[in-house]
Amino acid sequence: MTIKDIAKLCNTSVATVSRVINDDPKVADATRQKVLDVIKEQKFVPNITGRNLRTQKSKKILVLLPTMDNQFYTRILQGIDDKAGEVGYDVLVAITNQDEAQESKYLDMLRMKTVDGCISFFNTLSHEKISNLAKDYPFVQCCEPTLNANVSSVVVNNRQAIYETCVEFIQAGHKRIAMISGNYYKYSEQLRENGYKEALKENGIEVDEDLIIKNFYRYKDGSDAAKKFMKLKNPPTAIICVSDSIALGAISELKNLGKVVGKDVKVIGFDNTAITEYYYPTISSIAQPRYDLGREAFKLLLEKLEDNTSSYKQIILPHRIVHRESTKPSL
Amino acid sequence: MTIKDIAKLCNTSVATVSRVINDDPKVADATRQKVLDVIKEQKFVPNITGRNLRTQKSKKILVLLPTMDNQFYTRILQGIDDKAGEVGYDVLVAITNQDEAQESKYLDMLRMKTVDGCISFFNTLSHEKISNLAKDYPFVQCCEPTLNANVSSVVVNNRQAIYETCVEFIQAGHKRIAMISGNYYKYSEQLRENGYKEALKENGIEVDEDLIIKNFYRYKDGSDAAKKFMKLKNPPTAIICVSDSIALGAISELKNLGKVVGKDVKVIGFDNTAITEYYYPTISSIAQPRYDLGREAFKLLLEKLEDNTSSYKQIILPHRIVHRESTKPSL
DNA sequence: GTGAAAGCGCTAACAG
DNA sequence: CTGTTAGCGCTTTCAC
Repeated sequence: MTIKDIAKLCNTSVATVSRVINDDPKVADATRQKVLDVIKEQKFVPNITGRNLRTQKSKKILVLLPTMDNQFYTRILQGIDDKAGEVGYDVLVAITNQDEAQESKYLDMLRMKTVDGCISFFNTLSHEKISNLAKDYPFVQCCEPTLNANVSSVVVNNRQAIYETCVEFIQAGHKRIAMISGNYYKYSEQLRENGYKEALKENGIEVDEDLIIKNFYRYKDGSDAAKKFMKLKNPPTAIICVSDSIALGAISELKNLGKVVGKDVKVIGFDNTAITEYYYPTISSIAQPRYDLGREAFKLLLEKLEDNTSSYKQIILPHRIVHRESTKPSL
Repeated sequence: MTIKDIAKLCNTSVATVSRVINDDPKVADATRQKVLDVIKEQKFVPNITGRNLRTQKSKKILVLLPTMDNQFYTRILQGIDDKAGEVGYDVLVAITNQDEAQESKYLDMLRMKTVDGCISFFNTLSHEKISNLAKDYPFVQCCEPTLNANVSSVVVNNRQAIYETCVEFIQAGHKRIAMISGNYYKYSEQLRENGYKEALKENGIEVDEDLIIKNFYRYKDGSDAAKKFMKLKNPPTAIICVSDSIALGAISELKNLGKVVGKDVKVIGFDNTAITEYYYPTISSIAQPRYDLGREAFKLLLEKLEDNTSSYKQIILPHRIVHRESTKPSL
């Protein structure tokens, strides 16, 4: 069943049927209705491959992830997928392992026209290269934009999120507040560290470099850091972590050391992944609106897909501090 | 850059270029080499849309999941995606929410030729319908095959896995062994329950229906069940769970009740998801080879994709019992 | 071994 | 408002 068959059944031409399918207003109401009736009756669905060949589009987008080993991404992907599905786009996912060669290989898919656009969660490329890429192809960055690049992006206010969290601790009387940051997602980490330091400074607390540890995002990194903190003469009473996995490791180690987490030491993570509700104690965390991050990222991409000369923009979505047992009772 | 341009540069015809691209042996070695050289030099990649239109294939497959709310699937999807990518297939994922209407809608994509085949992780349809579907279209079931349906599938030996686990407990001296099963994945649950009951019977232990609870796969279901078990006059000393989330809930509740999990009560989960290593105590679990399940599922589908009249088959992949703190010291 | 040409299903320019 | 037609890039007869 093709457009031609429908045309025949309607005593009209393929052009008219095509117009109806594509909502072209230049079709008489009677004709349109007739065509629509036949389409419905025949359960006709236009062949996408034919259309794509003709329009020179793939109707596919690429999502570039640095790793799949992060619970954080699944929900974002759903947001992208749902929104993309609504307007007929397929979503391809690729993992770069933060390797520039792999990243470039996948980005070639844009040049090859294998995909029409790309949403990227991590780039090793320079801001000039990213800017150039975004000038030539629909491209959006999510969560980890490249500094100074001219490109659309969607993020949460990382600095503000940690700033607020830190101020909450300070107002609850904490003087020794530690931070476990990372050496991986440079952009967000930097901002989160800034938020931490600014909150301390603005409240007359000196930044103690012994209370800042940077490593990776593994469970073990969290427990190692907690161990080091607790060996200090003047250990922290609150620990802010840039991920839930780190918080988990830290809490686990604190428990081993006989501390009652939530009472003796407060701990908060980041991303509000499922694990936060399952652990004992349940883990406080800073939530990013993951599904919406995905949807908004695709919406930004769609603007570019429809007209790549449209101006780029950055969207900031609201975060939310979720308090669970690891910061209770009180802060 | 198209096949035509390449032909021109080679002083040959599009037909010959196409033959080279498709490894047609009927091309003179010299010609072939010339064409290959030019293709490499030009970094030419054939347009997939053109090919798909001509061959009437979409080169896409559909993966049908009952829910995305299960850590278990991500790794399987990677296995599918990797293998599919190797042979030029794109993977689309859809969620059915175990709703027959939604399932049917997505399966229509086969009839519409939107996708060339489907790997399904859950079906509500009757075995006749599934058999018919598989007769007409490349179709493979993974993890939860429909009983009595004529269709290719890949699974682990669910009965055997629980049987072995249960026998281990019995040999370690346990007499009161409980099982928390489910009301969702009927196929695997039934087999797992069978394995449990057979192990008991074969070892002269009477099956006590009070020690079998069926509900869903949530954390809370596990804790509720554990609470009930512990109220029994003669509570269990070992609990087998059909998922890690259930095991997590059960363990959490046991801890609340003052039990030392691993010592007072042994608990084992199923699927060996990441959470098992993060919790305290770490959770023993029965591992399925998730990545391989995905790869094998795609391989089965590929056989059907290449020739749908090829006979269907079932592949059984090995499971593995992973002991962690929740079943230690000893069993 | 090779080339010319048809045609997959669709959109869009053009003519009317 | 509607129809005719070219052509997107590719594979595959068919003829040589």
